[in-house]
Amino acid sequence: MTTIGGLARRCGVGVETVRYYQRRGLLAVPGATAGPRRYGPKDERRLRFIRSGQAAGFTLDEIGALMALDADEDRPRARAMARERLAALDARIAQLTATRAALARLADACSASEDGPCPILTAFDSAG
Amino acid sequence: MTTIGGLARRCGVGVETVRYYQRRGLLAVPGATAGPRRYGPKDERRLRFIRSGQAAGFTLDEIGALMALDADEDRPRARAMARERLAALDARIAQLTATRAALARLADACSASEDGPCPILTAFDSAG
DNA sequence: ATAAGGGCCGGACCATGGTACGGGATCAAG
DNA sequence: CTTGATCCCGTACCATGGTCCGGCCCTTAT
Repeated sequence: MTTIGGLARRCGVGVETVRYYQRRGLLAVPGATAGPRRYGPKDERRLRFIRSGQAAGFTLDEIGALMALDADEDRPRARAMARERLAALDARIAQLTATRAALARLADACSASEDGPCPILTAFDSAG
Repeated sequence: MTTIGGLARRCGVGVETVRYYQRRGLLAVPGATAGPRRYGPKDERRLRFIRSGQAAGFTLDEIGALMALDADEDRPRARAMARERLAALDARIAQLTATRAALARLADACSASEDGPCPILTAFDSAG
């Protein structure tokens, strides 16, 4: 059991961020008995879930939906969301990989010759 | 030579987006002679450069900087920015790939068994 | 001649994910 | 008993990248 500041520190986020998630309805606000509100392991798990979900590219709204599915134990829907996310991740990775290759080619070309127009600055024109 | 609307259409962006780039100082505002302002191939190249840069993950500010380097013909600096971008792209691709693998594992586990807690909804706890 | 479709301009508004600020309460140590 | 650290709460503000709105002008086809 800790306070909001402790919870935030343990999860590597700011106190304001925790409060923001509470405002968004992603984290519960513990009832205040007297003095500071108390946070336990359940809150910490939930907060870590949020951060993991963000790392996976879920938006905060999607994370909220996932947690609602958790409450409902709606596994099919959760799987569907995971599949969607996977497809989106694949597309994004493919796009970034293509971009990386294009940029690497340009940088190489730019290094190769010291004269004429710099390819980075001109060849992008066609790289649509 | 076309108008702002034609330019926007040819580059697949909205008129408002073109204006936004003008406000940001990324695109020049042609002097109005009389009637609508006229945009030429130079403007189109510049606009396409911006979109390409965004696809490569440059922010609009960075793209502005690149175009300034273009004006200066400062190739060393442009190469340095490209290298930075490449490193950032590599890091991002690696992170997304790791995330993708983790999410795929979870989705598999969730599909494999219909009982017990759904891994997607619980196992993220430790994936932070 | 008139209505539609652009263009022009400034400013407001949007979503996302926070971050900062002001003011008050409370608690522990010096 | 004062100082400093938290905490609490609400509200305002930030960056990023747009998007929309209202009002006005101009041109062109009907």
